[in-house]
Amino acid sequence: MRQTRYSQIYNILKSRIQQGQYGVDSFLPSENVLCATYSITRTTARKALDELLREGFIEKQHGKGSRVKERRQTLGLLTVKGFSEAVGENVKTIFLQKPRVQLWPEELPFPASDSELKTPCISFERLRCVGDSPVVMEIDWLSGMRLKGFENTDFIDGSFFKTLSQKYLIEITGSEQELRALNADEKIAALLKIEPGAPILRISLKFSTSKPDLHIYSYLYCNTENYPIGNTYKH
Amino acid sequence: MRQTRYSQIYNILKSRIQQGQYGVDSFLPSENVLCATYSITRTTARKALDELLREGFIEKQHGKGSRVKERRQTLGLLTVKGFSEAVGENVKTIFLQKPRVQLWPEELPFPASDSELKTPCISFERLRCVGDSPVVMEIDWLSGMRLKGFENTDFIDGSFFKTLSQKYLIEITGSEQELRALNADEKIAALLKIEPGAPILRISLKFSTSKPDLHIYSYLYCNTENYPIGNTYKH
DNA sequence: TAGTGGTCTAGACCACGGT
DNA sequence: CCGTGGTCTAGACCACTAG
Repeated sequence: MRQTRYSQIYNILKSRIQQGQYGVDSFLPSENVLCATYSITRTTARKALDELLREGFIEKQHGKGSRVKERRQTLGLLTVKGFSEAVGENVKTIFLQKPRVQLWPEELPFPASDSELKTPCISFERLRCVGDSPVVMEIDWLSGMRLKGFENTDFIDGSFFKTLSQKYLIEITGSEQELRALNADEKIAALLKIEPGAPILRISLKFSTSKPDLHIYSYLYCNTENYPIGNTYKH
Repeated sequence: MRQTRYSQIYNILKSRIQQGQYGVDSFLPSENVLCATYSITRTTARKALDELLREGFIEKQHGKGSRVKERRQTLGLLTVKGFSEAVGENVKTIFLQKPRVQLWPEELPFPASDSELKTPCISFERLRCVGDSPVVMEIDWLSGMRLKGFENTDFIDGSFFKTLSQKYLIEITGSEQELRALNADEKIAALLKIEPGAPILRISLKFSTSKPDLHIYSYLYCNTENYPIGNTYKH
């Protein structure tokens, strides 16, 4: 068996969640039903569910079942405080540059592998606003080779990660980040509507994905004046 | 049974690791030995070990065993890049204010509970340097009530978390943080040897611990010019 | 009361590491 | 070769949820 039984079950359930066959807030089949359906024991079924639990796809409720959760986008990474609270209400994303093929920039937030640099580069820029206030300017780079047709894809709910997950079945598996406090240069200051030289936070990011050798590189330029960057980490 | 069997085993193993009975790089008893020792099945033994694995106390090696790891101090939280690499070599910690009992400050990084505020407050300040360069100024507050004799305790290897873990058997179980880019005020600028008004990163932190209602509140003022703050997150 | 997830037992076979 | 951890089976009892 090249793949373990529990990860087969895990993959089946995950893709059904991603494709909406098990919608948000609905319940997965109970453990006993999974056992019968796939001819496995509860140990195996539970191990598959444990994976989904750890990755935030479901939550379990004793005596009730396994409920599909709204997929978290950032896997414990930084999120802008106020964004999540305001989601669907007051938050806007403006594309400064739609995804397009271009050359890799001279400097990325983190070094890319040689094999990545040999492929075309896709890049896009977005401005995130709360109400009318621009709060974060984001630049992203990734290897376009590994995502057919990505340049012409619309983002699901405006979310890049959601698009990756649902259209390409790619999950974020890790990240590296680096934080720096800088003075805003002219361009950033204009975009974020602040004084040139005002203190901003630059977050450099490198995401690893479930697709080997596909990484996402980002710079986030954040005006933390009214919307500080927040993060919660739990055991 | 008020406690599950696997968490009993987990606690036994954890405290032995913390007390050095199982030293770093040594192997825990094998799963079969644990089964015999505690009259449990492998399922239960493995569940206990899984917890230790998840929390970074051990790493498993197929065909060899469970090896005790150097305990990570920050649980995926922010760490200063360069600090860890330079540890024991070029890094210094200077106490600006040794731990002492005082009143709670008017404003904490995050709101504390009423029951915490009714207890005495312990606070201390440290300056972290790489070579001769001050890089981070840190202020910490916590409820002294729950840590007898802490004011007069020396830090193990200069590490607060290590002291908590080894002297008080308290683990960090989670954290909240908030990031802001600020201009350095006079005091901070003087301590970090930078120009007043230079951009600095302020990290506000609230740690939760394995001791109920014991939290640690911190401000970190970071000069990110030469030592940006880094963080890695893996699945 | 029936169904759910949480825990635990007592086995089994396999793949990996070192002798 | 033997001991290790990785996977899996087939059962059992319990605590929680809801009709």
